Amino acid sequence: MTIDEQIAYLKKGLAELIREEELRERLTQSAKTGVPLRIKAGFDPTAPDLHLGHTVLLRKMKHFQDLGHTVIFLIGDNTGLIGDPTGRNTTRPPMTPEEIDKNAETYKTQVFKILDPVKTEVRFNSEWLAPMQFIDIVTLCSKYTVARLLERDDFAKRFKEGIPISLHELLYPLGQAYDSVALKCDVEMGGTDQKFNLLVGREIQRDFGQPPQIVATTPLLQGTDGVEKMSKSKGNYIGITERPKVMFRKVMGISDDLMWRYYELLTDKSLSEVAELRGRQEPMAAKQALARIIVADFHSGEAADQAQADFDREVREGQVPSDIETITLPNGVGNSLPKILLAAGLADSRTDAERKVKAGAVEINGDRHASLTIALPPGQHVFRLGKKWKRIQV
RNA sequence: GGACAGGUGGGUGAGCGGUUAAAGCCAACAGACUGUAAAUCUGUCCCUCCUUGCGAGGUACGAAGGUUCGAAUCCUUCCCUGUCCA
Repeated sequence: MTIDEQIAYLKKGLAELIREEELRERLTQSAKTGVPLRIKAGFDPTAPDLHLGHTVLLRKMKHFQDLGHTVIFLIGDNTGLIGDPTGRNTTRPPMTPEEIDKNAETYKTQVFKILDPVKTEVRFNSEWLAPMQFIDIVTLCSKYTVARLLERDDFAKRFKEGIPISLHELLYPLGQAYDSVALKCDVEMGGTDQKFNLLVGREIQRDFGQPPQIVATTPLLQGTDGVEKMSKSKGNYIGITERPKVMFRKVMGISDDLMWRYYELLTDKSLSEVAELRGRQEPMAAKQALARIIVADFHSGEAADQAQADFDREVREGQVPSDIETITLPNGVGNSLPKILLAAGLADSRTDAERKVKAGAVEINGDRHASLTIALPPGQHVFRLGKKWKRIQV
C-alpha cells in the first residue's frame, strides 16, 4: 500500500485524527527504516470484561497491526487505582499482584480474539509509575497547570456545578500522559471521551523531549438502549464472551436505527454496502444478518447458525428455550406460588413474586396462572416469568 | 480558622411535625400491540407473614442521640460535600 492508501485505511471509522500530517511523516519514516510504529491504548485493570464498545477501538488497533505496526495493550494497574474521573470516585484499594495477573490473563484471552498476539505488547503502567518518588511526581505536576486540567469537559462541568473534584483525580491525565513518555508512543488511541487525556500526552512528551504522539480517537458505541454509551455499569452492553445465543438476542434487541451504526462500527462492511442494505427496507433480515456477523466474529459460524435457529424458534415462535435450567424444589414450599417462584430464582423476593403473579406474568406449562396457589403434580413443569424460563422438578 | 448552604428510594428530585412507604420524571420489570425491536398504551416498582385484604407487621429519608401522642420534617453531636472570607 502507498502511504496515502495506508492513511485512508487507518482513517476509516476514526472519529478524529490529530494530526494527519504527523501520521504521514511517521508512516513514511517507518517504511523507510523498517521500524514499526508504537500504538498504545490503555485499559482499566478492574474491568477485564470487554464488550462491543471496546472492540470498536480494538478493531482499529488491529488495522495498525495489519500494516505491520506494534500495538501496546497497556493495563493501567497503577492509574486504575485512581479511576478515571467519570463521576464520584474515591481511590480504590490497590489490587494484589495475583488479581492483576488474573485480570491480565482474562484480558489477553479476550483481546486476542481481535488483535494479533505476535504484534502486541501487553504492559502494566506500575512498571514505571510505582517506582516514582514524590519529587518525580512533583516534577511531573510542574509541567502542567491547573487551569489547563480544568479545561477538560467533565472537570469544567463539575467545577462549575459545585460537584466535588478530588485532587488525585486531576493527576489521572498526567499519569496517563507519562505512560506515553515511558513507552515512547507514536500513536495513542482511545474513545472520543479520552481526547483530553490523549492530548495531555502530546504536551508532556514534548516536555520530555519526545516528538508528540499522534492522537486517534474512535467513536463511542451506543449501548443496547441506544441512548448512553455502552458500559457494563449501565447494563446496556454486549460482552464479547457472552454465549452466542445471548449475544444474538441482545443484538436483535437494539433499535432499527442503532443497527446501522453497529454495522458501521462493528463490521467490515463498507459504507456503500451498508447503505445498500439499508435501502432494501428489510430491517428484520438486516438485523439478523448483523447478529450473525457479530456472533461469528467472537464464536463461530456454526454458533451463529445455532443462535439464529434458537432465536427463530424461541422468540419468534415463542417456544420453550432449548437450554433452560431445571430446579428441584426444596421441601416446605408447599403450594404457594410465590414461594415456588422465589425458590426457582424467578423472582427477587416473595413480595416481588406475588406482584408478578398478580400482573399475569406467570405461565406454567404454557398456561397463564394468576392465582397465588398451585398444586403441582409430580413431574416436570415449565415455568415462564416474562423472559425467564425454568423447568421445575417436583 | 470563620460565615453560609446542603446530604431523601437504582438515578434525578419534591416534601420541611400527622391522610407520607415518601409526589413527578428517568431507568427497571411485567402485560397489550408488533417483523426482532423501537414507539405507544396499561400495570408494577422495600421486605416479611397470612385468613390474598385496597390486610397485618417490620424496616427506610448521611450517623448517633433527644424533644413530641406522633419526625424525612424540630433540637444536639458527629461524619461528608459545596460556596464565600482568611
